[in-house]
Amino acid sequence: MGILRKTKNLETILDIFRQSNEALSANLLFERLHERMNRSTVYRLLERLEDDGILHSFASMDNVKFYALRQDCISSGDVHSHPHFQCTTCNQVVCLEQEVVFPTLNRMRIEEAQIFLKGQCNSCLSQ
Amino acid sequence: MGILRKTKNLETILDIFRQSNEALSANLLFERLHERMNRSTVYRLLERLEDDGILHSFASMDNVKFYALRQDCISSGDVHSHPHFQCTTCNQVVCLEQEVVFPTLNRMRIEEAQIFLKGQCNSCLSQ
DNA sequence: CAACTAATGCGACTATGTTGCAATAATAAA
DNA sequence: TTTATTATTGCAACATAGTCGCATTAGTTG
Ligand SMILES: [Mn+2]
Ligand SMILES: [Mn+2]
Ligand SMILES: [Zn+2]
Ligand SMILES: [Zn+2]
Repeated sequence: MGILRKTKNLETILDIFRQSNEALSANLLFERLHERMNRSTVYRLLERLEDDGILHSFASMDNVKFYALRQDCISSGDVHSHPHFQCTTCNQVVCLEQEVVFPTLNRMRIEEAQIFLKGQCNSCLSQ
Repeated sequence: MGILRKTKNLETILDIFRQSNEALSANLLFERLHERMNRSTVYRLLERLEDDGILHSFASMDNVKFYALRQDCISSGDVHSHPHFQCTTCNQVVCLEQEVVFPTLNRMRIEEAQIFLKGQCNSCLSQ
């Protein structure tokens, strides 16, 4: 379906994503909202925002779904995908700019690609 | 810790991995065992086999942990990683041969990388 | 065989995410 | 503005993936 009504909850969640450019899981969002929004509502809003192409999602290495604002990247022909990065020190998850293009492989048709990187972010490295 | 005793359960699970070269989740394994092994035991054996470097693991796009036999690939210096692929038709998950090397990026230290691809496998394409 | 203790089964528990349903609140129509 | 319509919400119950404590079982060692 998608978003049909501009509710207070919707704006609250969008504001959180707009205020920092990190990726967030439903639980991280729930914490930032100081638990003032129902857990189901958080999950449902994330789903609707993704359906509408406002957010995109990916799985972290510990099997948690993260969401981030979708940058307008148009995929045409080959499968495009940008990597996601999680800092092992501060735990922040971010989208990386650099697009990766996957060529048509051997004997299989690639339709979707996900690259997840872990390591130390810039600010944690310089501490 | 790791494996200290060669039990029947251990051999059963290893046999399943050796008999086909696909990657399996704890639940898929549990099903193949016709539920004749305790669920906790399956999880614990997978963990121990990974600790011992016999299996390696990765997250699928739907947040499920998969395990597969570790091919002897020695990572030195840069971060090495091979992609994993899931067929959207038959759902099989496999390790892909082709290694991907991640160079030291911009302003962050990459320590671990995971590439997950989805699409149609060879045998499903030719049906 | 006996002693030691890793491994197992069981049940309870946690974490993440989903769903049905009645109440609420955006939005459209009057 | 008021009313009608229905998307959205909160709540509780559920689903699925995975973890943990503890008593029992079974490899391993001597
Ligand atoms: Mn992203
Ligand atoms: Mn692999
Ligand atoms: Zn950091
Ligand atoms: Zn297939």
